[in-house]
Amino acid sequence: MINKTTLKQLAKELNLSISTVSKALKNSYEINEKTIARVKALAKKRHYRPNRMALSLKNSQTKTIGVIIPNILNYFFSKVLLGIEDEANKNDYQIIICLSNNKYKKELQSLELLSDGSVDGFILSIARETQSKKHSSHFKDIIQQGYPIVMFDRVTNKIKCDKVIIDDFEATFNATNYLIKQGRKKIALISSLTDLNIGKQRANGYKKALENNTSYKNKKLIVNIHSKAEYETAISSLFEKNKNIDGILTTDNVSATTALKVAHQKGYSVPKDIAIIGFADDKISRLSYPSLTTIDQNAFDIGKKSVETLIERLNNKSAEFKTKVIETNLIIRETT
Amino acid sequence: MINKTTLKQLAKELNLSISTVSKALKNSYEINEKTIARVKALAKKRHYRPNRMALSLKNSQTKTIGVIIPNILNYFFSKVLLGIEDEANKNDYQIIICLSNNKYKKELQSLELLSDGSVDGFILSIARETQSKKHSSHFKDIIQQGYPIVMFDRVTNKIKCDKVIIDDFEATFNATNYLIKQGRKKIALISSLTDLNIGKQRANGYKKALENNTSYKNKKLIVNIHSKAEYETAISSLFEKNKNIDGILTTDNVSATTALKVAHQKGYSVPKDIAIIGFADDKISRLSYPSLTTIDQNAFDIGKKSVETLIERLNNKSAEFKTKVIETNLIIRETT
DNA sequence: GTGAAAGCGCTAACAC
DNA sequence: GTGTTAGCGCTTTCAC
Repeated sequence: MINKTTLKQLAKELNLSISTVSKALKNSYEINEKTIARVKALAKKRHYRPNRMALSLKNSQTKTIGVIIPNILNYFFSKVLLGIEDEANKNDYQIIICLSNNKYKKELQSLELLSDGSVDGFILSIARETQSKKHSSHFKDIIQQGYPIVMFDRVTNKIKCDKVIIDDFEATFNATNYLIKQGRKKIALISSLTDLNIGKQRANGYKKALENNTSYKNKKLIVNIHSKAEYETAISSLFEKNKNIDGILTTDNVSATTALKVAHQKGYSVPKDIAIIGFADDKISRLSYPSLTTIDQNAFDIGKKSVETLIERLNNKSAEFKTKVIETNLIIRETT
Repeated sequence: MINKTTLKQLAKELNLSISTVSKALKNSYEINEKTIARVKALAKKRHYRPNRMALSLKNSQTKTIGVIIPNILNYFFSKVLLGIEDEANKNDYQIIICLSNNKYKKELQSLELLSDGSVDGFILSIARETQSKKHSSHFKDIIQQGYPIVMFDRVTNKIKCDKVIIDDFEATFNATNYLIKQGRKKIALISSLTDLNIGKQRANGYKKALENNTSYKNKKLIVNIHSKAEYETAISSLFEKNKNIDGILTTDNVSATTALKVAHQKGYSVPKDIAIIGFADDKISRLSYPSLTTIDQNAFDIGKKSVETLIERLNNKSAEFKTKVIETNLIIRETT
């Protein structure tokens, strides 16, 4: 920062004291109009900007939010980030990003890295490994140190903090009912998120919808996928073992797109022979052939609401913790 | 930051001076071993972390990089970000993200927002609007204020700074030659990036490859797409006007995937009747049916190299500006 | 109407 | 071996 202009420099050049310059820049009534004008002119010329670090130190607030994202290559999280950035900007907050890459250790490091006064609080979605191994004390530590956390999407009821989620149960419940109403007889669920709470909720929505309906009650068919390598083989085998399958609901879009691919390969006509519903609104849904019907999580709103919630918390540390639920909706495209 | 522990608190509680505590935490040879142990024990108990803002102020460096990304929903940029985050982390740097959303105004605001001592330097890719309207003085201003900039992918020769790019010309040149070698006779280019320098370079690579070859010299066929709405109609019309088309090269993967979709709709068999090559390695390429052959930009390496370059610059402000070229490679999948 | 001084949390040169 | 002090850039209270 070689050429950074400071109040001191301006003061010296104008033959004024630092405090006068500071006040002038704030249009203080104490300062002579002419002086104000002089100061402002030079400040502009020198591109003066109050140093943020100094302000943070002085005010004990950074106006910065720490964001920890499990996977930036996931469209959902990118879209949440878009919402976070937009809303943070509107409120004069900056965002510092850390990526946990779904690892507990990286999540922990990120939390520690930023809890050195870098940020005023956190917005995060829990790493897959953290959730499957049921870690949570690191969150508690951070909260105890005075950093509020807002969790979104992947949350845990072990931690008392603000949360922003969708109703995963309702989302798949409604989607399953949609397939039932279409007259689909054999509806399968492909889940790649079994280790996550949201994955369990999504499975529950599917189950409940079938259970509510006598003719489907005993026709539950769930395929769990645990690794990237499994997608294609697991889905192929689903098709082979269930020739009469005519409806597929998935908990993510890679599963849905892969199901679509397998359906093509096996000569099914979509949506005539089989309907497919994905989860999350991303580019793939629109570009696949045929385009994919999906459950939209309104990711942008999740991000936006998370920032709102964190800022509210920052302004009122003692309010009760809230869990806000963002609506989902089914976007009908060509696979149903 | 209610409970943040400071040196002052520790000093008071231990009946020591602030500087003794500070030195003890740094294992200073001046300090008695026992004291060091006492200090460290309490520091640990109280989760003491030196305040980053205070350090920044003291050292005149933030150990933070400002990153300005045109579009976070673009897989390429997300992947670059992954590389940036990883390399920054390794070097104990944090990253603050701003999104320009391809708007000049937002890019300008982001630059101004962060040039208040929030960051030590910038890594950015130029917003589409900035490039099409040929703005560049805002970059100059920032550099003059002492903030080094590393530009990646979308760069401009109007600004003297470090750059990290791929050889766009060579990438399409090679890809086109690959199609020629396959015996494809009528090869079209679909470009959605005509307003960007990289788009022009990519078109040049295609043109040059055809020109080098007498039987292709006069068979250049370029479709320019200027808006999202155009993709499907423009590509449909390309197919209709050129029934003998048997090879398609694109400058992005939305074009390629759309071309694939149109080919399906029109009853072409891919890759038998027509070959398609996309640009950028993303999820769509692997998930489309058939999976898409693409030019991989090695986005992760671009991000990594950008951070390396910026850190070198920060350590040696007077070195000559460099432009580093990251290799591309053609990933052969099922559409060729 | 302007300026001096204290303090945010930290480090480091310099006492003692 | 430990403590005092100055200063990073800023705001704000309190003099003058």
